Amino acid sequence: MRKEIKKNAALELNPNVSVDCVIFGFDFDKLNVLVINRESVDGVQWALPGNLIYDDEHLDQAANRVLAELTGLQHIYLEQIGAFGDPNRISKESDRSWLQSIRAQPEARVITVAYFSLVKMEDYQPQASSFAKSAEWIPVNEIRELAFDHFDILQTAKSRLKQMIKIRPIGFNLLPEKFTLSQLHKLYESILDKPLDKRNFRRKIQKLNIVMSLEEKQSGVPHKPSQLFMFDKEHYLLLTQNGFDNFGF
Amino acid sequence: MRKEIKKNAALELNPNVSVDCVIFGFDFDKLNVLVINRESVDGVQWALPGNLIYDDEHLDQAANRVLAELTGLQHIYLEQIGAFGDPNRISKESDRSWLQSIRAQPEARVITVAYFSLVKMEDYQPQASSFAKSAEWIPVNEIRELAFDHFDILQTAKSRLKQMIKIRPIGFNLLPEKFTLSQLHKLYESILDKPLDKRNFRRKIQKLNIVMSLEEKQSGVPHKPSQLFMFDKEHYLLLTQNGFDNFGF
DNA sequence: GCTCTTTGTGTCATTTTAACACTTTCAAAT
DNA sequence: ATTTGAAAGTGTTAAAATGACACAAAGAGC
Repeated sequence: MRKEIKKNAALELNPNVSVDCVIFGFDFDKLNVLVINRESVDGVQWALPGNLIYDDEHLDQAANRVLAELTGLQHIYLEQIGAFGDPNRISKESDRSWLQSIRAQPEARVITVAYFSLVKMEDYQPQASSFAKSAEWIPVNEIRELAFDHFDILQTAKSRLKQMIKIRPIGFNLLPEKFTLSQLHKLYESILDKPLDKRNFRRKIQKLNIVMSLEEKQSGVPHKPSQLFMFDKEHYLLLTQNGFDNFGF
Repeated sequence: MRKEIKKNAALELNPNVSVDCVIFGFDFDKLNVLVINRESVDGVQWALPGNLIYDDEHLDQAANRVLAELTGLQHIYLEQIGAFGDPNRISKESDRSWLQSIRAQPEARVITVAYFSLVKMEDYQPQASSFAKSAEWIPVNEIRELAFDHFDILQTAKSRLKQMIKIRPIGFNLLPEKFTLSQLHKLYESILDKPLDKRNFRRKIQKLNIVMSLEEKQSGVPHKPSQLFMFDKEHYLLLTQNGFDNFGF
């Protein structure tokens, strides 16, 4: 017995493959993640933005499209985390009933490919559309459960983020262009989930030459105003040319 | 227009998702990778062992099954590399004609999930079966092309291996239980693709306490016989409990 | 001008790193 | 028995990185 062979695959959703996006944002205090809301009988349940891919679409494109369709976020560099392939990953009862309402083949077996990204929260105000009823930033540490296997995906994304930040300066994506060293410090502590000595942190960052200080200070703060810095991409690229890939945190 | 909804999915190959395995082996001189052979009109072409998954199968299980079916290798810990999702990844002409001969739906769009593993070559003599005409170890550096996008997958696997070996002691999987420090040294040089100072390497490994020296030496070698060592798993686990994850190579 | 809050800074002892060359041991060949 | 070839094994030193630690400076608000 064979499945029917399709023509015009380009126009169709592939019922077996989806993408999900874990978008991290930083509010100068803690890590947040972008989730969408589905309304269910049991009340609110959050999910990562995700949906089926089209048959003629690259996975990476699909992730960008789906993210934009559900939350309005565009032009974000998404990096793949990996595929999640438990055959029962979507068969919790609460998930199944929801799938009935949005999928042509709600019973199909679906593997998903997860992506993650880091963005400056201020630059991206999520706007829910399509089947997302709302799209919001939620503190990562407050999340206890998500639809499908999205909680697992989130944990994997967090640990990938931890690894990654030791290797590449991705943290700067979470900050505005101009930032203070204290903000950067707090960010690293949030991601690595451990305290870092202030003076040692600052020394290391400055020694690496990956930030440049601006001729500009914070203003309007009720305390000593902080020097502002920018990420120094050129110096960073120089570093990598010599094989540098260890920030040593 | 919808695809036909299937019953008895459990019994069927899913035409849209495959798995591919990158199995590395070390012959005390260089890295090798396990490939299978397909015969084509243009002569031999190598491919990674891989095939479609079943609908009721976990991706990880599928990878183990497919690897065993094609090469006989079993009981190997496979770690996921990621998904490869270019919609044209299998549409080179030479690949298409081959797919005609082994797939029920040779035109279907297929994404693949790649896995990798490291094994002791001596413990695994590949035995080709199913549609694999042969299964062989080939030096990684001699590979110029592979079927489909398998060459890309291999490159990704190599760089993942490089990262991983800085974080976890996976290299020991490539060596026999008893090994010499020179073998370990050569292995690290092969994977990292750069020379490492002999004395500094030995000092670092011994300081980490992750090898224990045996009361046994090499014999029959036409030079000074080497001390034999074993991986010291207990000490390694102790290390990791304190959050250690940086071998510093 | 006092208070509150956060910024910003230096030293020192310890550990880690990188660079570097010669002697030892065995098997095989003579 | 001696020589040869080939890999094993070993230590020092200078430079750099790390971790631990405490107090003065700057601005806003009252």
